[in-house]
Amino acid sequence: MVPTLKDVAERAGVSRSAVSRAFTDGASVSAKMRKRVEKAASELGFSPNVLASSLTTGRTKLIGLVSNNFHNPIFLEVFDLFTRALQDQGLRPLLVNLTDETDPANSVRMLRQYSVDGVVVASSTLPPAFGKAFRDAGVPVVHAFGRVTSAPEVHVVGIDNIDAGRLAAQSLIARGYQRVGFMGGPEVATSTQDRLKGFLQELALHPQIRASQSFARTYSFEAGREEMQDLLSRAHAEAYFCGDDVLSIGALSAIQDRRLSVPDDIGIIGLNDMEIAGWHNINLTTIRQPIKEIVTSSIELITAMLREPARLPEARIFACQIVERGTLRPLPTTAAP
Amino acid sequence: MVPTLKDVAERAGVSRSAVSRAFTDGASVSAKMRKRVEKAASELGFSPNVLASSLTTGRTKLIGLVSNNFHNPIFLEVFDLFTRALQDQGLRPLLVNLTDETDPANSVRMLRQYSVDGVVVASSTLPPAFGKAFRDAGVPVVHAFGRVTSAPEVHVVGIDNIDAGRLAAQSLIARGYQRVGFMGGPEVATSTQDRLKGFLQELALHPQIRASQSFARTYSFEAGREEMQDLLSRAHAEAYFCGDDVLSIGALSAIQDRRLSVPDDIGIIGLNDMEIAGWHNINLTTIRQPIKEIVTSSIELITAMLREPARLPEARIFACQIVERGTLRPLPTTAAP
DNA sequence: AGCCAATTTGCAATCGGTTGCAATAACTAT
DNA sequence: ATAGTTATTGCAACCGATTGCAAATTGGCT
Repeated sequence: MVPTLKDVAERAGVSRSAVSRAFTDGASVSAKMRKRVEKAASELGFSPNVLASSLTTGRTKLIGLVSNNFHNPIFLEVFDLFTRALQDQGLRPLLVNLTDETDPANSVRMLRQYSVDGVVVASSTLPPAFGKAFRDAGVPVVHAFGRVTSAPEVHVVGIDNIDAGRLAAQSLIARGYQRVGFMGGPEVATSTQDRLKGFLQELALHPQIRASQSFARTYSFEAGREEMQDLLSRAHAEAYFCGDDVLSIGALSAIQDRRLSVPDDIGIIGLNDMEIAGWHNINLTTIRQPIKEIVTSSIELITAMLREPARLPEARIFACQIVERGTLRPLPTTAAP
Repeated sequence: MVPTLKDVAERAGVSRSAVSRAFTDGASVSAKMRKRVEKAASELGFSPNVLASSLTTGRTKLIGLVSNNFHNPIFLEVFDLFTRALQDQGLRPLLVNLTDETDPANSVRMLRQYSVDGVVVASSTLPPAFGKAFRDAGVPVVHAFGRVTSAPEVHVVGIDNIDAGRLAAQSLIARGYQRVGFMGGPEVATSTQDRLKGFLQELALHPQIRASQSFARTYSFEAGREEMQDLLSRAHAEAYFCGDDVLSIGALSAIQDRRLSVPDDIGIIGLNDMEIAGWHNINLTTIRQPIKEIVTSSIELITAMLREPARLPEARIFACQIVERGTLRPLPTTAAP
């Protein structure tokens, strides 16, 4: 049905090797030959089968895009960016949904069956064991949105969560909140721990400020809402740093239900800056995670690994930035003289 | 590096065919042989290379998942469902992002290079030319969320948009709104046209009700917001059927800005029922598109096509259902006797 | 034990390409 | 012209699997 290299060779009256070479750039072919082959090829509508060639070249141009975050809207943006960036490099993403997968071995087998050239793990919650398993299987890996440490076992690109926690605390303090709270995601997640750590570190410099902490079940609207309902039924803080934007919006909904006003009665700052956070009826003040840069950088690393497989793991850390919107009261204006 | 069939054969002291057969079920192998091969294979950590076998079998188990909707949160849910459903069938999604792609030929070439077994187009806005191009290239296609017609050119599964428009109009009328509006997505989209058609059909049965119509630039929050701002600055209707949930939420934000109350001053009904629509601080009344069923059905069709490539194109239409929340006033209770 | 049929196994060709090597063609310089 | 290079081309083996066919094994039955 579909034309093969052999068909082209016959039609052009040349050897199969010639055709193959005409399609690989940098190969030894005369201009005349290339023209001739291209003519035959286009008449037949031929384009070489990447998978067949992968057998000899060892390159499939397939990149496993593995994630388990299919409920956080920011990941739609992430997938959009990743797929486009990969396509621009002539690579194709093989999407792997690891929701409820616990055994890295399964995923490794799966990806090896398709002999992907590399894997990018795009997840903030997938255990590092997955990344390591891929690496041990000899597959280049980069973990985007992973936990950055000073001695990474695989390439990691993301933000410094400790720093983000610190930034959140600073923002709250600068706006004059006296009792602040940390409402994190699941307590077991290292990202949660790191953010808490930074948050508390900063607060330690301001002993007059009271801090509290709590954790939502999951990174979801409902969990954020319930956690905030719980907090509101007890003595609550004046402002909260929430685990992420989704959690924040859940918290906001609980606050609105109580007829409390934001940011006057309670302030909220989120993390991620997903598109929805900017919607006017949400208008969430949040810490922006530079996803575009993280994606670009991840792709850079993965392509670098393709060229140079022995490259040592590296951590790339991006700074976060606070995005002022309406859920935190404004910075006090410095008094005029 | 990675063990091949040959390695296993040598270690087990059998022929390569024997190993191959041990891994394909239904093949002629004795239990003893299979045991022996499996032992060697597991010692070596071998698993067969799907891509290599695809050369002879003609099956890659790769399904192109093509879409251009990377900004509508409902598609994250769609991708989640599709990837899981495909995985359950032993198939792998090759994600193709067709944002800003206009030439079907490119996509066809791309997918042929990877010799995908089939393609599922998951998009409500991709022109039918793409689906047809894949079909003409001999690749099984199903267009999920496509336009269903009585004489489909490729398999289509989705909702009946005319029906949805009718349902929206009925809901509005049943709730006693006298002046209703259709605030559609881009006017050129056939889905928009169909929904409008159904909407007007129903209204034609109620001549006492006044209807107006307008269209947003795109299916986006901002477009919905701007369109509604525009409408509000003129004489506006009492209730609107918006093109989709995102547009609806944009419209809601414009309404809130004007300090008008929903649903007392203005009612809104959306379409899709994405997760966010149910968030308490959005609480959007909407028409639910049964995405789970659409996905399941699409997968069913694509696997059916793999078994029986000549199968005639079929349209599968799912009924929509209205999800009562807070942006439309309640149905009048029938008066007690 | 002997014969025939049914299973099981291995050989070798094949899928659609790539690539090292040797043969040929095209230049270059004398 | 001619020898010496250099650039092109084709042959044939190979990548990692599958599969038709024939050979070998097994088993059943007399």
